[in-house]
Formats: sequence, C-alpha cells, structure tokens
Amino acid sequence: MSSKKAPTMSDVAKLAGVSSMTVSRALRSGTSASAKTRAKIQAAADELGYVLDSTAAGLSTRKTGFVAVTIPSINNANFAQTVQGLTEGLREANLQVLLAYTGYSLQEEERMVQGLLQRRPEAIVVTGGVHSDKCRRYLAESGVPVVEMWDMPATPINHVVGFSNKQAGKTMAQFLQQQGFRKIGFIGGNAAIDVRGYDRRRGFLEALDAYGLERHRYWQSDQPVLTMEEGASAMETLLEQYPDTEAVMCASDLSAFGAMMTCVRQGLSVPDDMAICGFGAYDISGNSVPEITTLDVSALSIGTETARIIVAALSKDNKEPISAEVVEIETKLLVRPSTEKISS
Amino acid sequence: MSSKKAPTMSDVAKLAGVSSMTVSRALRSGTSASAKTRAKIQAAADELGYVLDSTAAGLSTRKTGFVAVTIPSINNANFAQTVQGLTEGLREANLQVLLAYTGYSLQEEERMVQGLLQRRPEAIVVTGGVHSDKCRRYLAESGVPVVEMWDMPATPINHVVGFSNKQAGKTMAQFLQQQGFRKIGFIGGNAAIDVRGYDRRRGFLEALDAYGLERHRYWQSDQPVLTMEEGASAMETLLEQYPDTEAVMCASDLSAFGAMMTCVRQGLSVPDDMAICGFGAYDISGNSVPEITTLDVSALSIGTETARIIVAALSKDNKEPISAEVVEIETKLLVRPSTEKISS
DNA sequence: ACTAGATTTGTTATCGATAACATAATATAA
DNA sequence: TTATATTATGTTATCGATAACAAATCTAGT
Repeated sequence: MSSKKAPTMSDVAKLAGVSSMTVSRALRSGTSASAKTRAKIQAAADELGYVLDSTAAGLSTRKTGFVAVTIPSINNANFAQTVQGLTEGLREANLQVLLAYTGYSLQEEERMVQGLLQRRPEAIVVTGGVHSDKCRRYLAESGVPVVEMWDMPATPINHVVGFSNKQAGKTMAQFLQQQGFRKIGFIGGNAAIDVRGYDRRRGFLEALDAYGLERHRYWQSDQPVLTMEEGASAMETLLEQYPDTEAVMCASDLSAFGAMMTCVRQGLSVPDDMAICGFGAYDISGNSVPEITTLDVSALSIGTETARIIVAALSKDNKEPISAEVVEIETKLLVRPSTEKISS
Repeated sequence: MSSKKAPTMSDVAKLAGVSSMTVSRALRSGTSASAKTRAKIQAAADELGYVLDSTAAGLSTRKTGFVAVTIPSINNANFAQTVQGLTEGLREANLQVLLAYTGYSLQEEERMVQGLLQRRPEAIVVTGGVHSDKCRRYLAESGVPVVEMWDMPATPINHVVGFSNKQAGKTMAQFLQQQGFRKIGFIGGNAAIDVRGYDRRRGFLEALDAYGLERHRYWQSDQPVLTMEEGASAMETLLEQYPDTEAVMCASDLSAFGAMMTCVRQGLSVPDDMAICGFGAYDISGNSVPEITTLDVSALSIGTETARIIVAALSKDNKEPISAEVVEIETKLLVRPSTEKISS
C-alpha cells in the first residue's frame, strides 16, 4: 500500500505530452484518437499506474454504471441465484450490481433504498411488492427504472418480474390433495416479516378450504421459518400437536429438509408416514434421500429477465415513453419421492 | 418513475433562500448551522424530494464511503456469512460493501479488482492469498488498505485475516487417524481453481504420509468439488475404485452431504461402513442424520475482524505508519456422529 | 498543388458537491 | 457599553473527469 496519492488524468497527459481531453478519449473506445497517440498515452498510463476515476467520470456523464439491488438476505441460495443472473445479464451492458440486504425488514429496506439512491444508480431492483410508504415514494420519484421482483404486486411501481406466491401455495395444496392426502399441515412464517412466505401460506390454506380439508395444522412463528433448524423444531411441535398429520408443506426447502430429519429421528418414514414438500428447488431438495418435492421458481431467470428489462429501458431513447413491463415467471412443480402416496 | 431530472443542492438553496453551502452544512451532522435554518432547509429538501448526490460529494471529500470486496461465489453460505460480518462491521463506520464475484478464477479476479478500483473504494478485501501478478500490483499500488482473507499467504500484500487451509486439512487427517481409521480417502478439487480447497487436500495428504497411511484414495476433478451433486458422484466413483475405504474427508460440507447420500442410497451405513467429514460448518452438517463432523472456520468472524481492521486503518491519522495486521482466526473441530468409530 | 471533407487534438465550461477562507451575526465578558 | 469570542452564513476555488465547441491536421480527388 503506497501512500502517495493516485495519479490523475492530467498527470498522464503531461507525461504523454498531450491535453487531458486527448487522454480521456484515448482511454475510451468509440472515440477518435490516432493509433499512435493511443499507444503513447497507454504507455504513459501504464508507467504511472493510472486508474480511471469513474466517480469523476460519472459526475460528468451522469452515468454511474451501476444498478442498486436490495434482497432480504444474502444467505439464501435462491436470491444468490437471482443476483447471479442479474450480475451476468448486466455485465454486457457494463453495469455493476450494488447489493444491499434488508434482513426481511421493510424499515431496513427504506433505509437501504435511501442510501442507495444517494449513489445515483441507473436502475433500482427491489425484492417483493410490499414497501413502506416512504420507500414507495423514493422509488417512484427516483427518476430511474424500478423493478420489483419475486412477487406480482397488485399496484406495481414500475416494472415487475415475479410470480404469484399465493398461486404457488395453491399449487402445492392442489398437488397434495390430488395425491390423496387429506390431513395436511403447513410450516411457515409470519406476515410481518416474510411477506412472500406468508402469501404462499395464504394461498395454501385457501386451497385447503376450497377442497373442504381441515386447515388448522399449521405452525407459525413471528420469525420466518426458513432454516433447517427452524423446520426441524417446527415439525417436532407439529407432531406433538397433530400426530395424525399426513403431509406438510414447508415455506422453504431448507425447513422442509429440517422437518424431514425430525421425522427420520423419530423413526417416521417419509413419505409413508409423512409426506413433505418444500419450496424453491434448493440443491438439498434434489440431493436428499428421499428427494423432496418442491416448486422451482427459476430464481436465475428472475435475475436474467430483470437484467434484460433494465438494459432495454436504459438503451431506449428518452423520447419514446418507457412502458412498464410485467413479466410472470413460470414456476415448475418438481414431483419427487417425498410426496409419493402409498396405495394403502 | 418521473422523468424530470433530480433536484440539486442549489435548487434546495434557492427554495430555502440560503446559499448552497448552508444547505450542505445543514444536511450533515457535526457542522454549524442554526436550528431554525436547519428546519427551513429540511423542509425545502423534503418538498423537492431532494436526495444528496454522494457521487459529487465524494469527488470533493475524496471519500466514496464504500469498501470493495471480492469473493469466489455468492452462492456459498460461508462467504455469505463473511460478507454479513463485513457489512455489519462496516455499517457503523458508514461504509458500504461493494461486492464482486470472481467465480474462483484469478483472471476474473484481476478484472474485477481493476473495475472496482475505478470506483475508488476506501479499502479492498480479497479472498485468498493467491492472485495474478497484475492483480497483486493493482492491489499493492491502490493506495488504500488491502485485506486478504480466508487464507494465510506466505507474502501478504497488506493485512490478513484467515487461517491455514493446509493446517485445516492436517487437523482432519489427524482426527480421522486418531479415531482409528486407516483407509482414508479424500474428495476435493483442483489446484488451478479452488486454491484453498487444494491447500486443504495438500495438508490432508501430507498428514496421511506422516502417519504412514495410504494416500491414493482420492478423487479429483478439474472443477472444484463443492456441491452436493458433485460430492455424490465423487463418492460413487470412489466406492467403485476403492471399496475398502473406511473414511472420507470432503472439501466442503455440501459435498460431504452428497457423498453421505450416495452411501445411504447404496445401503451403506454412516459411520459404520463409511465415516465422513466435511468442512465449513454449513447448516446441513448440523442438521443431517447423522450429523456430519466438520471444521468450523467461523466465517462470520473473518468478516467482522476484517471490518475491524479496515475501520482502524481508516481512522488512523495518516501521520503514523499503518502497520499490516495479520489475524489468524481460530478453527474449531466439531466432532459429530458421522465419524464415530465403532469398536469392532 | 489546392480545396472540401474527414479526422484528430485542444480549450473552456460544467457536472454537484465540499474545503478553505472571509465575513456577518450573535453571545459573552469586562 | 464596548471589546472579544463564538457561531452562522456566504464566496470562491476545487475535486477529476467529459461535453460541446473550436482549431488544427490529415486525406483524397481533381
């Protein structure tokens, strides 16, 4: 770590014997500069170890070159995949992702969005369709494209890339019902925290109602039930309270796996004694024994689609009005042995 | 998304009837401004929906307010935890994390570091102690604190927060040997890609040598073996080639779990027929049945320690020379049922 | 060789904020 | 009340780059 301060463009210009404007042009593509001076300037830049200050460049061009993204948690394979899709999709447009974590808190989301806006992102991506009033206003007035992902909000701010979590819950309930299960439980979280998980539960329970099935076998906590450990202890409680339960849907594959391990520990067979399904198509669901039935929401596509929309919105001439895109991502039920109904 | 461009500080100043310098002061803490004008300016700012442009502010103060971090993969719970520790530790110093993924490629790391430096981070954090020559030079000449984490490089660039991956491999080998296992295998990746995983293998095999144990039972690929699926198929191959293997160390808990599932599928009992240990103390290792022996490297502490060093380095007066800190994180062997030696 | 047109380079103003200094307003002490 | 210290506000220059325009150089066709 050298302590002398970084060389600037005019240092390079001086060394190369040209004006700094010429340096600026030589270091960019798509600008006119003779091959000879380009080489001369490149050499001077290398000698000084010059690195462009994109902070200053951005002030002039009014382009910062990054897209702000908020996700609930970094430690979640689904969001990680979405971010990967975003990163890759934005790379070709020379846009970097600036990530912030909200910890499933709307208040934190508001703070993060405010902080991110100070950095003048060229677009903003948020997870979910529910935000604090202030946050909605920040987003709406930001002057840049906004994408809400992982949900289908009733009143979108701008663009949307997601799927209906409620419908996802319904799909799972329908599947379990069709498989012949009747006493069906749910392990999941609370509305105030994990909005999307709660929507899934709502859809799930509504479907049970529609089929005339009992819907009291659920377990809830005021924290999202997303980890293996939480799933495991939730299943313990559920087995105590409703030992006759035949099948359970979990808010996440991780909690589904935890729940399954509780069954194994108690000598219950999955799916013979207890069928289990999860959500999110995490690695674990396809690699456990038995493999776990789950809903694949194609987290990667959410990222790539979001990136596509952003790139399109930014490349459009400002003259034509940019219409808000709403993309519904297809979900896919992965039927696996953990929910095989034994013909008894 | 409104299309009129964002208001600037002088817009606020005009509305409030003061100079823009006064606005600048009123909107910051630790600056002199009367309560009355502060309120007046705040009101004007709110009315206009003004958001500070930290890009411009940074150009003047020469502080961008963020720290650049490169990690091999976002989809890795260990690195996610480290990032979380970093984020939290830096938040109180008002520093944001700018994340980039290298995909376990040194070449990509070089590109990322170069790109990140253009944004003038106040510090740079990289994963591992091996970098391309160019990348090393970039880092060394960046003029800001550099932290290499997750390893103990022989010749550090600047600060270090990590542990010896080689020693970690040795520790596991020693443990398995002490448990009474003799025919020990290894499932892991290749040097060119996952440097740290390879170091662990090196330590592991050296220890086997030291104990006079056979060391041919390893499986290697030119890709890192870090996922459950990779672990599962690696174990299949290993069982074919060396069916007499008694115990296996895996480069990660995820591959360890995959390997364990292969055993289960083939009717082998863990640990009776095959002992398995992993690395990284992922959730899965503590929640599977049986639970998997692993090495906890305290990924979170790596993040918080790194954050601490950065905050300290940045707060120090530039007068006193900043000495490079080297912090060795303590690792902890978590002994679990997956490696219980049956007294036969 | 000469001129129109194309290409390369230079000059000046500007992006939106803050630092540094200068000045005005207010508070405090003698 | 006056002098002095303190606080509040304004002015000007600057951070490091690029846009917009201007000038200089080169190229090609006749």
